[in-house]
Amino acid sequence: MPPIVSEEYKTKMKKKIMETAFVCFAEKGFQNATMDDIVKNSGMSKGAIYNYFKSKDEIYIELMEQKTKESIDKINENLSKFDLAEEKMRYLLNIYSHQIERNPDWQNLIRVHIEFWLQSSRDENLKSMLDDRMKNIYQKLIIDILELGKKNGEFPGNLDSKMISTLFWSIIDGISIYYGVMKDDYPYKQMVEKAGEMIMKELVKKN
Amino acid sequence: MPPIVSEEYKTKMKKKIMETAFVCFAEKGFQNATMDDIVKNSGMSKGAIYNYFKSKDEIYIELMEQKTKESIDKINENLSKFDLAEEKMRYLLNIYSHQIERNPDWQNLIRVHIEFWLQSSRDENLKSMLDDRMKNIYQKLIIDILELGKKNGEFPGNLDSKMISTLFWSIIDGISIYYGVMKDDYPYKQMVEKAGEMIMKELVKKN
Amino acid sequence: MPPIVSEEYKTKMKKKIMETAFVCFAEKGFQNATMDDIVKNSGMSKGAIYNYFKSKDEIYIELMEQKTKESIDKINENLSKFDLAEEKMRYLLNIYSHQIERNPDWQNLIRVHIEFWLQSSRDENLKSMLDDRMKNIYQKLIIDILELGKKNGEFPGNLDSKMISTLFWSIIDGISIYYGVMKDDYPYKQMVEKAGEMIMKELVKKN
Amino acid sequence: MPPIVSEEYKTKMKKKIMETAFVCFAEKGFQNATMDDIVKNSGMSKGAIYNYFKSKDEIYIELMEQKTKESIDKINENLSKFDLAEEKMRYLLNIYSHQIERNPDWQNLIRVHIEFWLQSSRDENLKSMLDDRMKNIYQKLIIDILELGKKNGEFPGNLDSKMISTLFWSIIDGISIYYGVMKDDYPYKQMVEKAGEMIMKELVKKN
DNA sequence: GATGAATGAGTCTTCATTCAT
DNA sequence: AATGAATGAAGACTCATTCAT
Repeated sequence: MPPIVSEEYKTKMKKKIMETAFVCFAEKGFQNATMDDIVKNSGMSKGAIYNYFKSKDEIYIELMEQKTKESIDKINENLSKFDLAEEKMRYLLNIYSHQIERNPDWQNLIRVHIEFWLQSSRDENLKSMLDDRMKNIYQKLIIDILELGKKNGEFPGNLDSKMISTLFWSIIDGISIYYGVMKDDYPYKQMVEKAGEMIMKELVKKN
Repeated sequence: MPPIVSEEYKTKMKKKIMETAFVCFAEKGFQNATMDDIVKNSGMSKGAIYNYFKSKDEIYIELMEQKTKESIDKINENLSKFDLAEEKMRYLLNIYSHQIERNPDWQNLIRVHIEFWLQSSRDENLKSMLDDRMKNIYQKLIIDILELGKKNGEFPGNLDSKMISTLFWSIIDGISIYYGVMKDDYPYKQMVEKAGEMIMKELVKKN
Repeated sequence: MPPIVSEEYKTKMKKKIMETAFVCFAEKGFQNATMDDIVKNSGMSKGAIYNYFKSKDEIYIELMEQKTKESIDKINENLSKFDLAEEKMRYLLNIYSHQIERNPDWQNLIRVHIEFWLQSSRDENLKSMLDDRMKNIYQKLIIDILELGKKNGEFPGNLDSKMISTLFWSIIDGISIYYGVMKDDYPYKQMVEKAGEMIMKELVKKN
Repeated sequence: MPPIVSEEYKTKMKKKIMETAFVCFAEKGFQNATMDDIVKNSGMSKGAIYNYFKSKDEIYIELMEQKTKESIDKINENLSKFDLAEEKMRYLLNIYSHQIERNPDWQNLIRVHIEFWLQSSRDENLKSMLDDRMKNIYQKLIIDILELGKKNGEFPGNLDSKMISTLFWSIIDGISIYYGVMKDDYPYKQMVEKAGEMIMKELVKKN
C-alpha cells in the first residue's frame, strides 16, 4: 500500500508535529519532554508520529533546521532591500532588538536552541551540521555585509570581517541567552541597542 | 577509611565525588550522565556516594557552587591589588582572555554551567538561587569597579553601571558559550580581547 | 492484543493484574510483594502493568475497592429478599459463618485487608477513604437493618443502633482476623455462630 | 576481650534500643521504620545496636515478647487477689476497658502488635511462637478462670471453656484493632463494656 | 497510514548489614 | 564495645520504540 496521501498532507502533518514538539521542548526541555507529551498535545497517535519521524532526535533536528531556515529566510529577503552596508547592519540589529515584540515565542526558541546546541557539542554529526550552518549561513550573512561595506568604502578596508562576524553573533547570542534564562528581569532591548551601538562604532569609526 | 574519620577525610571524599561527577557531566551532560557513571569512575560504591550527597541534583548544585566560588574568590583576591578602576577592569578582562591557558577544564566547565543555567530556568528554586548569585556576586563585582571609576573620575559620571555590568557578562558569557560549544575552532582569546577593547572604549572614552 | 482494543479487553487486563497482585500480596504482604513478582506471575511486562495502573499503591487500592464492592453488592442484593430485620440479621450472620466454604480466598483476603487497613492508619488519604467506606457502607448496612427492626417492633425501641453496628463489625472482624492469622487451627465457624447468637440475644431479648 | 560490662548494663542497653524501636515502629510501621531511624532516635551508633541485636527482625521479636510478658505479668499478679471467677473476669474486662487511660501508648502498641501478627502468619517460626504464646498464655488465662468458675459453681458446668476463651480474645482484639486503626473516632471504652456485659451474661446466666 | 498496547533496558534511590579502626 | 562509612542488591518507576491489527 503505497502513499495515498499527498505531499502537502505529509508536510502539514510534519509541521503539526514539529510545532507541538517545539512547545513541549520549550516547556520542559528536550530531555524531559516525552513522546507521550507530544502525542497528548498534538492529538495524534504515537504510531502516526513515528510514521513521520524516525525518532525523537529527528524531530528535534528537523525542528531546529526549520526554525533556523525560517528566521534566516525572512532576514535575507528584507536585507536585499537595502543598498548600503550600514543600513543592512542597522536593519539586522533592529530586527534583533525588536525580536521580543515580534516573536512571542522567542524566549522559548532561544532556550530550545541552546539546549540543542549543547547537545550538539557532544555529538559529532550534530556538531558538524551546526558548524556548517553557522559558517555558511550566519557568519556568511555578516561577512557579506561587511565585505560590501568595505567595497563601498563605508567600512575601513582593514576590517577583519570574519572576526567581527564571529564576535557579532557571540554578543547577540550572549544577550539572547541571558534573556532566555533570566526572562523578563533582563533588559533585552536595551542590551541589544547598546551592543549594536558599540559594534557600529567599530565599523564606521574611521570616517 | 572507617568510622571516626576526620573532617578532612570527608571533605576529600566529597571533592572526589564532585570531581568525578564534573568529568561525567562534562562528557555526557547532566541528564545523560548516570549515577552509575559516577560510581564507576569514582571507584566508590553507590551507597558511599549517597552518604555524601542526597541526590544527583545535590551533587550538581554543590559542584556548581564550589566552581563558582573558586573562580570568584581568586578574582576578588587579586582585584584588590589594584587601585585604579581601569586597572581592575583590564585585569579582569585579562583573566578571561587567558582562561583557556590557565584552566584546561574551562571548556567543560562552561558547558556544564550553561546546562545548569538552562535547567534553572525551569526550576524556581534553582532559578532564584542563580539569580541571586548573578546579582550579588557577578554583577556586583563589575558595578563596584565602575562606581569606583566614577568616584575616581576615571570613568564618566553618567555611566550606567548596572547596564554596563549586565552587558559585560552577556558578552563575556556569549563568547564563552561559543567557545564551549565550538571548541578549538573558535578564536576565544581574540574574541575576548576585541570585546574587552570595545568595552573599555565605552568607559574611558570621555577623556 | 493490539491497539483499538475493546473496553472489555482493558477490563480483562486490569482484572488479570489485580488478581495476580492479590495472590502476591496474600503470599508475601503488600510491602514484601514486588512489582517484579507481579510481572513474573502475570506474564505481562512491567510497562504493560504500568499502562493500567499508575503505581503499586494504585493496584492495591483498586484491588481493595473492588473486593469490597463485590462482597457488599452480593450481600445487599440478597438482603432485600427478606422482610424482617431479624431474618436479615440472621442471613448476614449466616453468610459470614459460611464464608470459609464459599470463598476459598477468604483467609488471604482478610490478611490483605488488614494490612491495607493498617497502612491506612498512617496515611491520611487512605484513612479517610476507609473511614468513609466503613461509615457509609458497612455501618450503614447494619444500622438500616436495626432501624427497620425498631420500626417493625421486632427490636427494642431504645436500641443504640450505631453502637451495636460498631460492635457487630468489631466482633466479626476480630474473629476474621484471628482466622486469617491462625488459619485452620481456628474454629472460625463456631466462633461466628456463637457470637451471632450473643448478638441476636441483644436484639430480640425484650419480648 | 571478653565482656567487661555487667549484665545489667547490657539489659539496660537492650531496653533502650527496644523502647526506641517501639516508638519508630509505632510511628512508621515495622517495614518503613529504618535502622537509621532507630539509630537517630536512640542516640546510639549503628554498630552498638548490632552488638545487642543480630538484626532488625530480632529487635522486633524481642520487643514483642517483652511487651507481651509485661502485660501478662501485671494481669496475673493482680488476678490472684480475687477469689471468685466472676470477680476475676470483671477485673480483666475492667483492665481492658481502662487500657486507654492507663496506657497512653496502647494504640501504638496494638498497631505494632497486629503488624507483627500479620508478619507471623507468613513466617513459620514466628507463627508457631505466637501460636504457643496464644495457647499457653492468653487462652490459658481465661480457661483457668472459667474452670475455676465451673468448679466453684459460679458458671454453668457445661460451659465450653476453650471455646469461650477463644471468643473472648477474638472480641477483645477485634475491638482493640478497630481502636488502633480508627483512633479516637472509635468508642473503645463503650465497646469493651458492652462486649464484656454480653460475655458475662453467657457465663452467669443460668442462675 | 493510523492506532495505542506492549516491551524491557535503564534510572535513581534506599537500606539492612558489615567491618576496619 | 563502639563507631559510622562502605557496600551493593533490590526496588519502584520511566519512556523511546516497536508492531499486530
